[in-house]
Amino acid sequence: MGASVLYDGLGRREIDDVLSCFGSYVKKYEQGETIAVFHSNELADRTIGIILSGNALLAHFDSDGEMYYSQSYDGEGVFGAMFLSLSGEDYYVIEAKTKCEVAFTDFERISEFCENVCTNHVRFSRNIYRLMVTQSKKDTKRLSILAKKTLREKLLTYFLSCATEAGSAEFNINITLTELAGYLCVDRSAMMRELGRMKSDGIIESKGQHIKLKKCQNGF
Amino acid sequence: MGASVLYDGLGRREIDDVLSCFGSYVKKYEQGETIAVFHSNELADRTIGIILSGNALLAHFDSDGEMYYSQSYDGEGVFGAMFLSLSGEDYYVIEAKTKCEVAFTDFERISEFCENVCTNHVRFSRNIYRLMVTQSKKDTKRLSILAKKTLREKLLTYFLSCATEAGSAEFNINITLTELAGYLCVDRSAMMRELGRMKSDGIIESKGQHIKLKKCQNGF
DNA sequence: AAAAAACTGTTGCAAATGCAACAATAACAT
DNA sequence: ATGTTATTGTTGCATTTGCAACAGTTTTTT
Repeated sequence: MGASVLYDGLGRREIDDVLSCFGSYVKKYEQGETIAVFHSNELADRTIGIILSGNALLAHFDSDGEMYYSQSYDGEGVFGAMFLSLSGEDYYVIEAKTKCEVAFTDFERISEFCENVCTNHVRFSRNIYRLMVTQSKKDTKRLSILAKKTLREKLLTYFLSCATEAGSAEFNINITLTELAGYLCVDRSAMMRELGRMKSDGIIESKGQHIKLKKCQNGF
Repeated sequence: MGASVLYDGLGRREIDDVLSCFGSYVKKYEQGETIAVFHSNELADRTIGIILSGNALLAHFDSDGEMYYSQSYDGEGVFGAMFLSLSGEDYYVIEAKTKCEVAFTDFERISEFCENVCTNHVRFSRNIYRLMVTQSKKDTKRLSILAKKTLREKLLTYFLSCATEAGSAEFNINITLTELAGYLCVDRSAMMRELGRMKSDGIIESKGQHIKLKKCQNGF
C-alpha cells in the first residue's frame, strides 16, 4: 500500500473537523452496496464523494449492460459526476467493495476560504487536489496502455509499470487475470493465449499472477 | 469554443499579478517548438506548466518512436510530470501548435495561502483546479471509448458524444479523420473501411468530417 | 500557376483477436 | 469433508483489424 494521500498531515479527527465545517455529511456503506450511479440524464452537479475508508470501485456500463472496469479506490478516493463524461446510454456505478465511509461535499467548497482560516482546511484541500492528481495519473497510465495496438504491447506496458513499481523484474500483479483482462479491455482467453506465446518466445515467465520479465525489458 | 475555465472571473492582468506573486515565470514559444519533454529518467517534480494562450499538444511516444495522440490544450491548459505515469522508455512531449505563452509554477504554491490573501489568488487556484477536472474528464471520455472492443463501437461512442455536444445528430468532427484514427488508437484504413460498412448498414451518413447519425442512436 | 504535402478513400492479405465452449485447478462456504 | 463457485488454462473458428500499397482529392507552399 502506498502512503495515504488524503491523510497526509491530517488524522481522521482533523478531517472530520474540516468536513463538519463544510457542512458535509458522512455516510456508511456495507460491502456490495451501491454508493452512487451516474448517467447522462442526471443534472450536472459539483457534488463530490470523498472515500474516507474502505475500498470502492467505479464500474462503467454500456447500453447492453456490458461492464467495464474503470477505477478502484483503495482506502481513499474522490469521485463525482464532474469527473465523468456522460453521454449516450453509458452509465457509471460506484460500488462498495468493502465497508466504506464516504463524505459528500460541494467541490467548490474545498477551494473557498472559511472565516476561521485554519491550517487543517488548507491541508485538507491540498490533499484532495493531490488525490485528484493521483487518480488522473492512473487514467493517463491506463490510456498509455490501451493506446497500444497489440495485446502483447498492452501486457508488456502493464508489466513494465508493475516492475518499475516493485523495483524488480519479478512481481505479482495484485489483481486476478480475469480482472487484468478487464483492465486491458481485451478478451480473457485471447490474453491467456498471448501470455502463452510470450512465455514460449522467452520474454516472460509466468504462473498465475506471478510474472517475471526476462532480458532486455528496459533494464529489468 | 467553450468558455474559458482559466479566465473565469479573471482577466489576463489579474492572472499575471497572481503569477508574479508566485514568483512564476512566463515563457513564449513559437509554433512547432517543444515546450517540455517528460521521460521516466526524470526526477519527479511538482512543477506545472500553465498554458495562458495558444494551442499545444501532448504527444506520447513509445520506445520505437511511434507517436500516440494524448491531449490537446486549446487556449488554456495545465500539464506536468505529476500528471503522467512514466515508466519504461515511453515519453511525452508537449509541443506548441501555435504561438504559446506558458507559465511555470510549483503545484503546491497554488494551494498555499499567501500573506496578502487576495481574491484573485483564490479565483486563480479555483480555476486551475477546475481546469484539471476538465482535462481529467477528457481522459475519462477517451477511456470510455478505448474500452470498447470493436472499431464500430468506438466510432459510435465517439460520434454519440459529438452529437450530444452539438445538440444534433448531424455534426462535423473538428479533427481530421487521420487524427480521429489516432485518437481512437486504430489503423486509419481499418477505420475508413468500418465507416464504409456503417454507411452501407445505414446507421450513419458521412462525407469527410461531416457525420450524420441515423435512427435509434440514443434519441439522435 | 505549379509543385509539394497532407488528407481521404480503397483493396488484398496475413495476423491478431473475440467468442464460445470446455477442462482443470484453486478458493470458499456449508 | 464436500459441494459450490471463481479463477486459470486451452482450443477451434469466424471475424476484425493492422499493415502495405496505391490512387484521387484537397490544402498549403513556393
